[in-house]
Amino acid sequence: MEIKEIVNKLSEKGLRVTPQRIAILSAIIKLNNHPTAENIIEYIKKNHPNISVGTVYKVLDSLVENNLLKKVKSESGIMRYDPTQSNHHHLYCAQTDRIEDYEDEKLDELITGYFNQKGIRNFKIQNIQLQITGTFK
Amino acid sequence: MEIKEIVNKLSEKGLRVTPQRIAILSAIIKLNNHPTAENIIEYIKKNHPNISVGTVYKVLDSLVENNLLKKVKSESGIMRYDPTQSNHHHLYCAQTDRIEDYEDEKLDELITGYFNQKGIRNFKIQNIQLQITGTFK
DNA sequence: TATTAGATGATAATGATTATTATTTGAGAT
DNA sequence: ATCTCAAATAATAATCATTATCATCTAATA
Ligand SMILES: [Mn+2]
Ligand SMILES: [Mn+2]
Ligand SMILES: [Zn+2]
Ligand SMILES: [Zn+2]
Repeated sequence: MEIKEIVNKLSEKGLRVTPQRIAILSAIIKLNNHPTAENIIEYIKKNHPNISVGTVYKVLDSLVENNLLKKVKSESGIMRYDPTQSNHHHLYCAQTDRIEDYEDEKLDELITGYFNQKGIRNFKIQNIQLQITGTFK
Repeated sequence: MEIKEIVNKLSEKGLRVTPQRIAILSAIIKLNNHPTAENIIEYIKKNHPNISVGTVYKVLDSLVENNLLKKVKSESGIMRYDPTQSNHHHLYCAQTDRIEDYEDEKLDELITGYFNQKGIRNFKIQNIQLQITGTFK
Protein backbone atom coordinates (compact mmCIF):
# COMPACT_ATOMS: atom_id res chain seq x y z
CA MET A 1 0.00 0.00 0.00
CA GLU A 2 1.66 3.17 -1.08
CA ILE A 3 -0.39 5.52 1.08
CA LYS A 4 1.67 4.24 3.98
CA GLU A 5 4.80 5.21 2.08
CA ILE A 6 3.48 8.67 1.39
CA VAL A 7 2.59 9.16 5.05
CA ASN A 8 6.09 8.07 6.00
CA LYS A 9 7.75 10.44 3.56
CA LEU A 10 5.73 13.37 4.87
CA SER A 11 6.48 12.53 8.50
CA GLU A 12 10.17 12.07 7.83
CA LYS A 13 10.30 15.57 6.44
CA GLY A 14 8.50 16.94 9.47
CA LEU A 15 5.45 17.85 7.41
CA ARG A 16 2.02 17.35 8.88
CA VAL A 17 0.16 14.49 7.33
CA THR A 18 -3.01 15.96 5.85
CA PRO A 19 -5.57 14.41 3.50
CA GLN A 20 -4.75 17.13 0.97
CA ARG A 21 -1.05 16.35 0.93
CA ILE A 22 -1.69 12.64 0.63
CA ALA A 23 -4.16 13.24 -2.19
CA ILE A 24 -1.77 15.50 -4.08
CA LEU A 25 1.20 13.17 -3.84
CA SER A 26 -0.96 10.18 -4.75
CA ALA A 27 -2.37 12.04 -7.72
CA ILE A 28 1.03 12.89 -9.13
CA ILE A 29 2.21 9.32 -8.74
CA LYS A 30 -0.99 7.92 -10.22
CA LEU A 31 -1.15 10.38 -13.13
CA ASN A 32 2.46 9.54 -13.88
CA ASN A 33 3.11 11.98 -16.66
CA HIS A 34 4.48 15.15 -15.12
CA PRO A 35 1.09 16.73 -14.50
CA THR A 36 0.43 20.44 -14.14
CA ALA A 37 -1.20 21.88 -11.04
CA GLU A 38 -4.43 22.03 -13.03
CA ASN A 39 -4.18 18.33 -13.97
CA ILE A 40 -3.70 17.49 -10.32
CA ILE A 41 -6.63 19.59 -9.17
CA GLU A 42 -8.92 18.06 -11.76
CA TYR A 43 -7.93 14.57 -10.70
CA ILE A 44 -8.25 15.20 -6.98
CA LYS A 45 -11.63 16.91 -7.19
CA LYS A 46 -13.25 13.57 -8.01
CA ASN A 47 -12.70 12.25 -4.50
CA HIS A 48 -11.97 15.49 -2.70
CA PRO A 49 -14.27 18.09 -4.27
CA ASN A 50 -13.59 20.85 -1.74
CA ILE A 51 -9.86 21.12 -2.23
CA SER A 52 -8.73 24.66 -2.81
CA VAL A 53 -6.56 25.74 -5.72
CA GLY A 54 -4.35 27.80 -3.45
CA THR A 55 -3.80 24.83 -1.21
CA VAL A 56 -2.65 22.71 -4.13
CA TYR A 57 -0.07 25.30 -5.17
CA LYS A 58 1.12 25.73 -1.61
CA VAL A 59 1.40 21.99 -1.07
CA LEU A 60 3.27 21.59 -4.34
CA ASP A 61 5.74 24.28 -3.33
CA SER A 62 6.34 22.74 0.05
CA LEU A 63 6.78 19.28 -1.43
CA VAL A 64 9.31 20.68 -3.89
CA GLU A 65 11.09 22.46 -1.07
CA ASN A 66 11.25 19.23 0.91
CA ASN A 67 12.56 17.22 -2.05
CA LEU A 68 9.50 15.05 -2.38
CA LEU A 69 8.78 16.50 -5.84
CA LYS A 70 10.67 18.15 -8.63
CA LYS A 71 9.53 20.90 -10.91
CA VAL A 72 9.78 20.29 -14.63
CA LYS A 73 9.83 23.23 -17.03
CA SER A 74 7.53 22.78 -19.99
CA GLU A 75 7.66 24.29 -23.44
CA SER A 76 4.69 26.54 -22.68
CA GLY A 77 6.03 27.75 -19.38
CA ILE A 78 3.34 26.09 -17.29
CA MET A 79 5.07 24.27 -14.46
CA ARG A 80 4.81 20.49 -14.21
CA TYR A 81 5.57 18.17 -11.33
CA ASP A 82 7.63 15.03 -11.11
CA PRO A 83 7.51 12.45 -8.31
CA THR A 84 10.83 10.86 -9.30
CA GLN A 85 13.58 11.98 -6.95
CA SER A 86 16.48 10.33 -8.66
CA ASN A 87 18.35 12.36 -11.22
CA HIS A 88 17.02 11.71 -14.67
CA HIS A 89 16.51 13.28 -18.05
CA HIS A 90 13.38 14.05 -20.04
CA LEU A 91 12.07 13.29 -23.50
CA TYR A 92 9.98 16.17 -24.83
CA CYS A 93 7.55 15.51 -27.66
CA ALA A 94 7.95 18.16 -30.34
CA GLN A 95 4.28 17.92 -31.30
CA THR A 96 2.41 17.41 -28.05
CA ASP A 97 3.01 18.32 -24.42
CA ARG A 98 4.05 14.79 -23.54
CA ILE A 99 7.11 14.51 -21.32
CA GLU A 100 8.64 11.12 -20.49
CA ASP A 101 11.42 10.15 -18.16
CA TYR A 102 14.73 8.98 -19.54
CA GLU A 103 17.24 7.31 -17.27
CA ASP A 104 20.60 6.20 -18.54
CA GLU A 105 23.41 5.42 -16.17
CA LYS A 106 25.94 4.85 -18.95
CA LEU A 107 25.18 8.23 -20.48
CA ASP A 108 25.52 9.92 -17.10
CA GLU A 109 28.90 8.30 -16.59
CA LEU A 110 30.00 9.43 -20.03
CA ILE A 111 29.03 13.03 -19.38
CA THR A 112 30.31 13.10 -15.82
CA GLY A 113 33.60 11.65 -17.01
CA TYR A 114 33.86 14.26 -19.71
CA PHE A 115 33.33 17.17 -17.35
CA ASN A 116 35.53 15.70 -14.63
CA GLN A 117 38.41 16.08 -17.06
CA LYS A 118 37.42 19.23 -18.80
CA GLY A 119 35.30 21.25 -16.39
CA ILE A 120 33.81 24.60 -17.31
CA ARG A 121 35.90 27.64 -16.56
CA ASN A 122 34.36 29.96 -14.00
CA PHE A 123 31.57 27.54 -13.29
CA LYS A 124 31.01 24.92 -10.62
CA ILE A 125 28.68 22.23 -11.96
CA GLN A 126 25.99 20.96 -9.63
CA ASN A 127 23.71 19.12 -11.97
CA ILE A 128 23.34 18.29 -15.64
CA GLN A 129 20.03 17.54 -17.22
CA LEU A 130 19.33 16.63 -20.80
CA GLN A 131 16.30 17.91 -22.58
CA ILE A 132 15.82 15.54 -25.46
CA THR A 133 13.33 16.83 -27.99
CA GLY A 134 11.84 14.67 -30.70
CA THR A 135 8.86 12.50 -31.52
CA PHE A 136 7.46 9.35 -29.98
CA LYS A 137 6.66 6.57 -32.37
CA MET B 1 27.18 48.22 -38.64
CA GLU B 2 24.89 45.52 -37.42
CA ILE B 3 21.63 47.32 -38.12
CA LYS B 4 22.26 46.51 -41.76
CA GLU B 5 22.54 42.85 -40.82
CA ILE B 6 19.31 42.96 -38.88
CA VAL B 7 17.52 44.61 -41.79
CA ASN B 8 18.84 41.90 -44.08
CA LYS B 9 17.73 39.11 -41.80
CA LEU B 10 14.23 40.53 -41.60
CA SER B 11 13.97 41.02 -45.37
CA GLU B 12 15.28 37.54 -46.07
CA LYS B 13 12.49 36.10 -43.98
CA GLY B 14 9.92 38.21 -45.80
CA LEU B 15 9.20 40.23 -42.69
CA ARG B 16 8.55 43.94 -43.04
CA VAL B 17 11.37 46.03 -41.72
CA THR B 18 9.92 48.19 -38.97
CA PRO B 19 11.65 50.35 -36.36
CA GLN B 20 10.09 48.20 -33.64
CA ARG B 21 11.51 44.99 -35.04
CA ILE B 22 14.92 46.50 -35.46
CA ALA B 23 14.83 47.89 -31.96
CA ILE B 24 13.78 44.57 -30.45
CA LEU B 25 16.41 42.51 -32.24
CA SER B 26 19.09 45.08 -31.45
CA ALA B 27 18.06 45.12 -27.82
CA ILE B 28 18.34 41.36 -27.44
CA ILE B 29 21.76 41.33 -29.09
CA LYS B 30 22.95 44.27 -27.03
CA LEU B 31 21.58 43.02 -23.71
CA ASN B 32 23.24 39.71 -24.41
CA ASN B 33 21.99 37.74 -21.49
CA HIS B 34 18.81 36.00 -22.52
CA PRO B 35 16.52 38.89 -21.59
CA THR B 36 12.85 38.59 -20.76
CA ALA B 37 10.20 40.51 -22.69
CA GLU B 38 10.14 42.96 -19.80
CA ASN B 39 13.91 43.49 -19.95
CA ILE B 40 13.61 44.20 -23.65
CA ILE B 41 10.75 46.66 -23.20
CA GLU B 42 12.60 48.51 -20.47
CA TYR B 43 15.69 48.83 -22.65
CA ILE B 44 13.84 49.91 -25.76
CA LYS B 45 11.72 52.54 -24.03
CA LYS B 46 14.80 54.72 -23.60
CA ASN B 47 14.98 55.48 -27.32
CA HIS B 48 11.53 54.41 -28.36
CA PRO B 49 9.21 55.42 -25.53
CA ASN B 50 5.95 54.70 -27.33
CA ILE B 51 6.52 51.04 -28.04
CA SER B 52 3.61 48.88 -27.00
CA VAL B 53 3.95 45.83 -24.80
CA GLY B 54 1.70 43.80 -27.07
CA THR B 55 3.86 44.66 -30.04
CA VAL B 56 6.94 43.41 -28.29
CA TYR B 57 5.33 40.06 -27.53
CA LYS B 58 4.02 39.75 -31.06
CA VAL B 59 7.37 40.64 -32.60
CA LEU B 60 9.13 38.17 -30.33
CA ASP B 61 6.76 35.42 -31.39
CA SER B 62 7.21 36.15 -35.05
CA LEU B 63 10.99 36.30 -34.72
CA VAL B 64 10.94 32.93 -32.96
CA GLU B 65 8.69 31.51 -35.66
CA ASN B 66 11.09 32.76 -38.33
CA ASN B 67 14.13 31.33 -36.57
CA LEU B 68 15.70 34.68 -35.80
CA LEU B 69 15.34 34.04 -32.06
CA LYS B 70 15.04 31.11 -29.71
CA LYS B 71 13.03 30.83 -26.57
CA VAL B 72 14.84 29.81 -23.41
CA LYS B 73 12.91 28.35 -20.51
CA SER B 74 13.85 29.84 -17.18
CA GLU B 75 13.60 28.44 -13.69
CA SER B 76 10.73 30.78 -12.83
CA GLY B 77 8.76 30.05 -15.97
CA ILE B 78 9.15 33.55 -17.42
CA MET B 79 10.22 33.15 -21.03
CA ARG B 80 13.61 34.48 -22.13
CA TYR B 81 14.98 35.14 -25.59
CA ASP B 82 18.19 34.14 -27.25
CA PRO B 83 19.69 35.67 -30.41
CA THR B 84 22.06 32.77 -30.98
CA GLN B 85 20.77 30.50 -33.72
CA SER B 86 23.38 27.81 -33.52
CA ASN B 87 22.64 24.86 -31.28
CA HIS B 88 24.12 25.38 -27.87
CA HIS B 89 23.67 24.56 -24.23
CA HIS B 90 23.03 26.74 -21.21
CA LEU B 91 24.59 27.28 -17.83
CA TYR B 92 21.98 28.13 -15.22
CA CYS B 93 23.06 29.84 -12.04
CA ALA B 94 21.52 28.07 -9.04
CA GLN B 95 21.39 31.30 -7.04
CA THR B 96 20.48 34.00 -9.52
CA ASP B 97 18.58 34.14 -12.79
CA ARG B 98 21.76 34.34 -14.82
CA ILE B 99 21.87 32.14 -17.91
CA GLU B 100 25.02 31.83 -20.01
CA ASP B 101 25.69 30.10 -23.28
CA TYR B 102 27.80 26.99 -23.38
CA GLU B 103 29.09 25.69 -26.68
CA ASP B 104 31.15 22.54 -26.87
CA GLU B 105 31.62 20.73 -30.14
CA LYS B 106 33.50 17.84 -28.54
CA LEU B 107 30.73 17.23 -26.08
CA ASP B 108 28.13 17.32 -28.84
CA GLU B 109 30.10 14.74 -30.79
CA LEU B 110 30.35 12.55 -27.73
CA ILE B 111 26.62 12.65 -27.09
CA THR B 112 25.64 12.33 -30.73
CA GLY B 113 27.96 9.36 -31.08
CA TYR B 114 26.47 7.73 -28.02
CA PHE B 115 22.92 8.04 -29.29
CA ASN B 116 23.81 7.05 -32.83
CA GLN B 117 24.76 3.68 -31.45
CA LYS B 118 22.21 3.30 -28.73
CA GLY B 119 19.17 5.33 -29.75
CA ILE B 120 16.09 5.58 -27.58
CA ARG B 121 13.41 3.02 -28.16
CA ASN B 122 10.14 4.45 -29.45
CA PHE B 123 11.66 7.90 -29.82
CA LYS B 124 13.14 9.79 -32.74
CA ILE B 125 15.64 12.34 -31.44
CA GLN B 126 15.58 15.77 -33.04
CA ASN B 127 17.61 17.80 -30.62
CA ILE B 128 19.51 17.44 -27.37
CA GLN B 129 20.11 20.33 -25.06
CA LEU B 130 21.97 20.33 -21.78
CA GLN B 131 20.79 22.34 -18.87
CA ILE B 132 23.82 22.70 -16.68
CA THR B 133 22.99 24.03 -13.24
CA GLY B 134 25.60 25.32 -10.84
CA THR B 135 27.32 28.45 -9.67
CA PHE B 136 29.50 31.00 -11.41
CA LYS B 137 32.71 31.90 -9.69
C1' DT C 1 -9.26 16.76 26.05
C1' DA C 2 -6.92 21.09 25.52
C1' DT C 3 -3.52 23.71 23.16
C1' DT C 4 -1.62 25.83 19.25
C1' DA C 5 1.43 26.21 15.27
C1' DG C 6 0.64 25.22 11.01
C1' DA C 7 -2.63 24.00 7.19
C1' DT C 8 -6.65 24.87 4.58
C1' DG C 9 -10.48 27.18 1.83
C1' DA C 10 -12.46 31.17 0.04
C1' DT C 11 -11.42 35.00 -2.17
C1' DA C 12 -8.88 38.74 -4.07
C1' DA C 13 -4.71 40.30 -6.25
C1' DT C 14 -0.59 39.86 -9.40
C1' DG C 15 1.83 39.58 -13.34
C1' DA C 16 3.04 37.58 -17.64
C1' DT C 17 1.01 36.87 -21.82
C1' DT C 18 -2.70 37.09 -25.33
C1' DA C 19 -6.79 39.09 -27.66
C1' DT C 20 -9.22 42.93 -29.83
C1' DT C 21 -9.64 46.67 -32.74
C1' DA C 22 -9.00 51.25 -34.61
C1' DT C 23 -5.17 53.48 -36.67
C1' DT C 24 -0.82 53.67 -39.01
C1' DT C 25 2.77 52.31 -42.16
C1' DG C 26 6.13 49.54 -45.16
C1' DA C 27 6.68 48.08 -49.63
C1' DG C 28 5.33 47.13 -54.03
C1' DA C 29 2.51 48.98 -58.01
C1' DT C 30 1.17 52.82 -60.67
C1' DA D 1 6.38 60.81 -56.11
C1' DT D 2 1.82 59.16 -55.03
C1' DC D 3 -1.50 55.24 -54.38
C1' DT D 4 -2.93 51.02 -52.37
C1' DC D 5 -3.62 47.78 -48.93
C1' DA D 6 -2.02 43.81 -46.29
C1' DA D 7 0.44 43.74 -42.42
C1' DA D 8 2.06 45.98 -38.19
C1' DT D 9 1.36 48.90 -34.29
C1' DA D 10 -0.63 51.19 -30.05
C1' DA D 11 -3.98 51.28 -26.73
C1' DT D 12 -6.70 48.73 -24.15
C1' DA D 13 -9.09 44.90 -22.22
C1' DA D 14 -9.10 40.06 -21.22
C1' DT D 15 -6.97 35.56 -19.79
C1' DC D 16 -4.97 32.50 -16.95
C1' DA D 17 -1.39 30.57 -14.08
C1' DT D 18 0.23 31.60 -9.83
C1' DT D 19 0.51 34.09 -5.33
C1' DA D 20 -1.28 36.71 -1.33
C1' DT D 21 -4.54 37.39 2.45
C1' DC D 22 -6.93 36.06 6.24
C1' DA D 23 -10.52 33.83 8.88
C1' DT D 24 -11.31 29.13 10.10
C1' DC D 25 -9.90 24.53 10.95
C1' DT D 26 -7.02 20.59 12.39
C1' DA D 27 -2.83 17.43 13.16
C1' DA D 28 0.30 16.67 16.50
C1' DT D 29 1.75 16.83 20.98
C1' DA D 30 1.12 17.13 25.93
MN1 LIG E 1 4.98 27.16 -7.27
MN1 LIG F 1 5.23 34.36 -26.82
ZN1 LIG G 1 10.68 13.03 -14.77
ZN1 LIG H 1 21.78 30.88 -25.41
